[in-house]
Amino acid sequence: MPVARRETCDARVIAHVDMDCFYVQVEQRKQPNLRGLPAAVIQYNSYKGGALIAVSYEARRCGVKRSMRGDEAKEACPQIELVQVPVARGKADLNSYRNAGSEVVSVLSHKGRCERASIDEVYLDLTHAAETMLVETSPESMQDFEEEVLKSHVLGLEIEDGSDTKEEVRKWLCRSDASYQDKLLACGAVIVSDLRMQVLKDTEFTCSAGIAHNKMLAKLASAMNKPAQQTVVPHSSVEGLLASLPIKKMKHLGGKLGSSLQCDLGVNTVGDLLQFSEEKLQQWYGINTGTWLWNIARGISGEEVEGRLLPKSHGSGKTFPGPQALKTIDSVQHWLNQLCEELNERLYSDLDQNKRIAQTLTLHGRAYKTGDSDSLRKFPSKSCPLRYGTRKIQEDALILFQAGLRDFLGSYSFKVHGNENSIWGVTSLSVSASKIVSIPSGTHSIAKYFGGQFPSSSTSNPSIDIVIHDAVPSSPSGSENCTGMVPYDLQLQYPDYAEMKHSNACLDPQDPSNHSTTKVEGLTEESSFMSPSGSEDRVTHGEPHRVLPEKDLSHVSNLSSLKAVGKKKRAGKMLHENCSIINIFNNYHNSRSSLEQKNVSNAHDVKISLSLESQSADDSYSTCNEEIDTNKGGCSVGVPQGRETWSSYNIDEIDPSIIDELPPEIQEEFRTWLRPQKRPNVAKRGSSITHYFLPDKSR
DNA sequence: ACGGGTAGTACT
DNA sequence: TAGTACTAC
Repeated sequence: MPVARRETCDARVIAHVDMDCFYVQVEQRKQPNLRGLPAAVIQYNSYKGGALIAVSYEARRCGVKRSMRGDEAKEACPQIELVQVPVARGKADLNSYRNAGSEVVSVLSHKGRCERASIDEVYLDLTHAAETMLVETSPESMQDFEEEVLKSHVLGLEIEDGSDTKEEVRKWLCRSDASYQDKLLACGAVIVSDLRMQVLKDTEFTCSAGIAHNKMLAKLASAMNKPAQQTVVPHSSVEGLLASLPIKKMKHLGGKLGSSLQCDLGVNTVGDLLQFSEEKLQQWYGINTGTWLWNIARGISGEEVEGRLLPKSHGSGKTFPGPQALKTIDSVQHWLNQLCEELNERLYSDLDQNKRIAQTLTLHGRAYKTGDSDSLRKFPSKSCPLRYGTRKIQEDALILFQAGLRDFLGSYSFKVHGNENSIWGVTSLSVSASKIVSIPSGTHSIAKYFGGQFPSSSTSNPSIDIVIHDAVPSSPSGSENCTGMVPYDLQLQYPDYAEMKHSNACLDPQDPSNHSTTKVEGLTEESSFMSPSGSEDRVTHGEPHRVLPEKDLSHVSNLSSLKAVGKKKRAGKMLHENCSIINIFNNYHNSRSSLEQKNVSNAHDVKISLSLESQSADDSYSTCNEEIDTNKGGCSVGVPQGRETWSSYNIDEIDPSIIDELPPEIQEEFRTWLRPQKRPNVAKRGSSITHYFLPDKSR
């Protein structure tokens, strides 16, 4: 049975570290006079005093709550200090908080595997460190403990009246008759308290932590005593903890799944789940979720701490509530430009600092249609390959928006035709960049490989053309890859896409005054060829066991190890008939072990110098006409000749947008190389024996 | 439509 | 793959 299996695996020491009202602390560090005062961070002062997004504990004691407006907060606590989130480009700018989060991560990532779970939360797998401590400097043999460890809360530790709490904790830490697992947890408590003190010393931020034998319990524990405290969950107290824990407190059960558990099964606490068999839970919620529920009821969670210090995507978005809704393409374009500028900036920081590039650009939106009873409809998200450079991202984002708008209007009843001007309003926009991969570092990026591969590059003028022709297999079958610079999904869906783009966004990228031409002429008319079938929002409330889509939640089967294995195999397999740049990358790629696990700050060896200035200069070259030609002219992608970028060819200044400048065949190969490997079939969802196959993660 | 702006995961 | 849905802070 799963129980026994898991229990034996769970002699782990996992910590969850949670920064206390983080945004407030960041602002207090900036303005030390705010320390110790009731304070809150708000954004957008305009409406009812702005929205509260973080509240200091002093203010909470005054009754101030998150999701109050600034005005209400002042009412509840007149002395409260309200600090505004920094604004850049007309929108909230969270960079200072992200950076502060990185500071914390760099302190915490020294001991054990570290996963950045959010801007202000981190998981640590301290198993190894705890085991080492137990052998070398076991708490049992320790004479003195730091005060901080003695302030730990130990769940289930009974403190009698009149007895000294710290002394009780000290005794618990030193217990010689404790189980091996609890001894490890005691070591974990010592380590975590040291780490928290280090965080305070290095960053001036306080945090709270939970120490337990899995992620789920550690996360629960870190929230139990805040701020600036830590809580340990000994094995013996798990059952009692979960028995009375309201189900909504559990991660993943705070939403619809939790509600349906209450409604469908009358489950109110985690302990209530114990009465249901695994099969029963699976019947209701699917195999994976069912098993997962059965496990968490017993405090079992096999979730691994991922060694990941960096985010997997970057996004920039803004809402335009109520009357602020955007009603013209011009205003949409204006805001998209702002969002894309920010996104681009962050992409270049990531490239610069972490040597990573993002491969997919996605646009999300929300919108309503006037005169429609279902006023707020889903605005479809759209994505395309990401090209670096503000200008390009802005262009592509606008195109994606237009495609989305077309779907949005087209797939709905289009009887509202008389209203020529503003039949729609956009209430939120966001652009995000995902599928981020590390580029081979240790040298000078992509360019180095071009240069290194071809001796001619050491001479004055290494033509990329030569490189490409040498490398391209002579197969003509690459024509399908010939998407040029046009987002390919759009091409497929909208054969007239080139014209659309041409008429809307392509007049002159250099001319800032071309906004007015970007009306969506043709869009509304053309929408008539779209399916008129009003596909309603599919609200999936219905019969019980189809209420929710089956989820894996990745608790049951963690695939990342398998992914790593698959990656190697695939990389090897790639070295097949094609001889091209891919091979070079592959050789390098195989020789280095997962870069992603490396520290954020090991960037000294690499010197890619990318400046936004040179980028924009680069942008100015690519006119839309060329892009259209590229698109229409089959595969005859002209690699730009004689451009300054190439003729001077400074390998230190090359940027990743060169991928887009390559012939499609090479682009495709390159992207294939970059593409995240597929999951091996073994690991298909629903196979509850999956984790038997999981090799140990050793990073 | 004021819990905003982000982020992650899973599924199809 | 692209797109959707859900969840969380």
